[in-house]
Amino acid sequence: MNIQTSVQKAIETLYGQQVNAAQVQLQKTKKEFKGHLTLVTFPLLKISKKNPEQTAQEIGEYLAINEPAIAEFNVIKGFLNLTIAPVYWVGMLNEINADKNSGLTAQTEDSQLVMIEYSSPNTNKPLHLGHIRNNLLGYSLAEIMKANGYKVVKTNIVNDRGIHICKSMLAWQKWGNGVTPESTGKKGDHLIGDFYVLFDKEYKKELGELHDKGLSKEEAEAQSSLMAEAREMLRKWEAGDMETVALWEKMNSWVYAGFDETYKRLGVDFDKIYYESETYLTGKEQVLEGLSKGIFYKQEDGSVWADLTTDGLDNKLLLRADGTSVYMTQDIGTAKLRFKDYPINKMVYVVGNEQNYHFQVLSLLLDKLGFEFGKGLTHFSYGMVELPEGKMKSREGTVVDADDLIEEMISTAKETSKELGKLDGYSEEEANKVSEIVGLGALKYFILKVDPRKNMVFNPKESIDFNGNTGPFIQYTYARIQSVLRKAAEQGISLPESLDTTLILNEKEEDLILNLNQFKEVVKEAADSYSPALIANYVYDLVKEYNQFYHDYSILREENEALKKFRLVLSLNIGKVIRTTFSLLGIDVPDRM
RNA sequence: GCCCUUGUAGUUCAAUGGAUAGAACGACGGUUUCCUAAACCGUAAAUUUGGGUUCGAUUCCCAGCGAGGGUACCA
Repeated sequence: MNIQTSVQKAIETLYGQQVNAAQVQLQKTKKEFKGHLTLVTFPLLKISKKNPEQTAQEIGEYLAINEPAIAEFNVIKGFLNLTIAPVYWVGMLNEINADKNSGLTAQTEDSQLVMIEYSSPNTNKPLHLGHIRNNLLGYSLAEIMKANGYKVVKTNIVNDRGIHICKSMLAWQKWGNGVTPESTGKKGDHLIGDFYVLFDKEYKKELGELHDKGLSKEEAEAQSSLMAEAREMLRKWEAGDMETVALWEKMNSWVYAGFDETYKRLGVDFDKIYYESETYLTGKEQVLEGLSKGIFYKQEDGSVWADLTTDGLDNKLLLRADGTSVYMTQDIGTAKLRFKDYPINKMVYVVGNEQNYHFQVLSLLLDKLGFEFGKGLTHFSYGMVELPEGKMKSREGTVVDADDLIEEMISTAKETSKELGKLDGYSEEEANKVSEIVGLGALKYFILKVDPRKNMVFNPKESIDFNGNTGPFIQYTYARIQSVLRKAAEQGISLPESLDTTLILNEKEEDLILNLNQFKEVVKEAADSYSPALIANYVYDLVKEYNQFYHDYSILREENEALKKFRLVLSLNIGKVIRTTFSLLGIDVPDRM
């Protein structure tokens, strides 16, 4: 049964005109009014040529007579409140219950292929809170696209080359005394990060000394021997110097081992990883080809540029005077390789909004170079994670480290669970498992419930709540539903495939079914608008309402057997939606907590 | 300078142009012989300012103020 369609048909019949779905604004009726669904008639006045009240009255009368699903209606101002007939409710639930795909769309042979790039770390420092947002959004988006029938390739472009990694390498060579992750017991990415910081410290010191000798900032930077050494190292690397490349490989391998651990902990993964060291040369070729075709131009110093002024943008550097490549060059090369590797229909880049301009330019450049997909690429641009005092700054040591944060969330979850006595009778292993699910659930939900486009604030001191609109609140509800279902099974209650439709439900039950019924639509909208937050907020509303229902009415102690079974099936399906939505968010749910 | 994003209770977040702007945390008060109290109920508390479009604006447009980001050899 689709009320939307029948209302649309009613309007077309009444006024003899086609109307589109957007004009038929059906929304949930507000609590203070009688009814389930409300039609806003204002957009229809042009068609009806009557005032709002008359229009609402006419449509209401028509529906009451011709649409059996509509039991009654009332009109308040321009709003037509429709009440759905009692016999339709259980039928709706039966339909939902029978859906083997949980409301999701399966992939087919001719599904579109979407490639989603996310994470994209530099190899000179460990992941931080900003990366966590990126990873969670990227992974969740991939799951959401899959749930809408797309084929998805999750990809990661690792920025493994460049001056930044040379800085770490140089610092390690100079002051590292040959330490390794094994010898220090440190994760590889953290170890390398430490050397990056060390380089920066020593470089600052050198600049300070030069400054004291009376040099200006620019002169000092130009004369810095440390920076010169780092540049020399990069040059050697690009020239393929054996020793440099070997060191680079060794240090990067430490970093990857560290990243892998963090990714695993976060529960994110990739189908294909690209390395900039393998794509930048292709980028260079593309740029040089563009140059020969006259798409780009060369300056006197030998640097290569794109003139984008006719597109309303500036000139953009593509190759430095010394012939080395920049970020943009690499992205062009990576794009080329990807489309060679996969028949991609849609390319999505999950990258922070600080790079909006970069992707605007990339899109134009790819288009100019003749890549069909240039114009169609999507930059899924998300906001920064800020601290109460502002942006995270590595120099000021205010960066929230990903590994630390994850560890802290899990241990806090464990403490809280213990205090509440939730872990009584659990083995150490089980307790750890639940703590991990809950701790990570709190972290992930906290980040994903926010509109991705917006900057968000994270307060490390207050940490993350476990009550209210949080992951654990929803996980708790899920666990309680499982408990009720277990108890029902113990009592030997079997749940029917299809429920008796003559049951009369209460208001809360009807509302819950209405909410469940929206699930498919929400999943679709989440994909269309690239917003995991939509799903998170939807499931929170559902859970909040279920908790109220759970509090007001009993399930297992209900004496009417048919009603008891209905409530069990209702709970079962709410549990299913929680599990499904959470899996789209990359969050686990526990059977007990 | 120019360009982009953004501004909602004390705080963190909601609200396809629709009815009296929803939640949560925090504050204050209440609920447990009953299926998991990480729950439920109640009270106080908000749209940055000024115009405009509209039957109707937190939402769209213009201007001001505040915040963040980008802006040719960092990624």
